[in-house]
Amino acid sequence: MKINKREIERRIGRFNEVCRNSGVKLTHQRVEIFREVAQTGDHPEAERVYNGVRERMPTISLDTVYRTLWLLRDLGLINTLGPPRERTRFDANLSYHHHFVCIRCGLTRDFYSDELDELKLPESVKDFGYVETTQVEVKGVCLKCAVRGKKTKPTISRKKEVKSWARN
Amino acid sequence: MKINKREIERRIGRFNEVCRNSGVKLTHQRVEIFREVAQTGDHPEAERVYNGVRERMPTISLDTVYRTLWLLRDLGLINTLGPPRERTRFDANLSYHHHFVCIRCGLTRDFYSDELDELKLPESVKDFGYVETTQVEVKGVCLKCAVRGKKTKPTISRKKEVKSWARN
DNA sequence: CTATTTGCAAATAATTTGCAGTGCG
DNA sequence: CGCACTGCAAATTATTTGCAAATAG
Repeated sequence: MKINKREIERRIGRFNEVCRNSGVKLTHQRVEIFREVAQTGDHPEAERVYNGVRERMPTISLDTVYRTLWLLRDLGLINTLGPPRERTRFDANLSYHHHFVCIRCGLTRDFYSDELDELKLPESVKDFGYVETTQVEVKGVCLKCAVRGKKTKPTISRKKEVKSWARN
Repeated sequence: MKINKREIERRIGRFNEVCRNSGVKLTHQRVEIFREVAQTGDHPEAERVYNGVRERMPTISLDTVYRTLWLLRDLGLINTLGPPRERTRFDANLSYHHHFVCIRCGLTRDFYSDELDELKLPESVKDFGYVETTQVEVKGVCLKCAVRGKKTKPTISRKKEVKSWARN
């Protein structure tokens, strides 16, 4: 999937603004990393972003890519798919249910809703393949994490340093 | 969250049946591992399952837990949360959208739907915390994987052996 | 100028694999 | 009994970190 120029520019504009407002430095590598993710309609992994950026910036290192991607997520400029920075979780509940996932600590709770169980998917989804299950995934901040303060506490342990720019 | 006895028994019954039908051997460790996942309302990671089972079966090894959990998933007895066996993926599309995820290869596609954008969540969700985004996650098998045959091809590379019991 | 940020190389953490012995059907 | 399954230890893979040099504001 290819994203159109105008949209990419819009995304990059927002990126510049958010960085400036939050006091995050606008380095060459951050710009390139964000551009790389922004122009992919896809959902690349860190390594693919790395490879893409490397073509334009051969000296960039993979760990900078990781650091930047998490930074961008903390700034709310991009999202991660699935549970945040966590190990794989298993679920034996095969009945129809939905998930609330805490983006800070990964807490995952089931919930039920007759209404949500009978969602009508757009026809276009069939073009992707055969549909097996449909679930609603609600992302948010759980009560415990909300109480602990507004700072983005990384899921698994992102060192001491309290980031001055942390969300809000 | 605690699951009631009757439901656990029902799940284990299905487990026995599926194993028998698919020619998978019913070993002591598999039973215990499945029981552990089935009786947790939670969504445990492999390690937590391991610790739980170890109390009753001190000699079990962590890698058997891993092998068994993926086996159970391939048999359709449990599910994994998020993209299957994959590295973290990043998404710069911040507008309202939903995902189709292939459970075989991890392919992820965005799709849009005005109707899905305005889902009404049950009140109970608010008890979990503050809601930030709501997305519909459709899991299925993409066209490419569907064509490649019905066998469960593991996402990242689960060795040669074509499993005779693979789904269908 | 000076606090951030980068690149490097080395460290972790999660998950997988080869292999020889064990046990289910 | 034979082949699928297990446990072990060693291998991979993804991701993170400490540190000195580089750089944005």
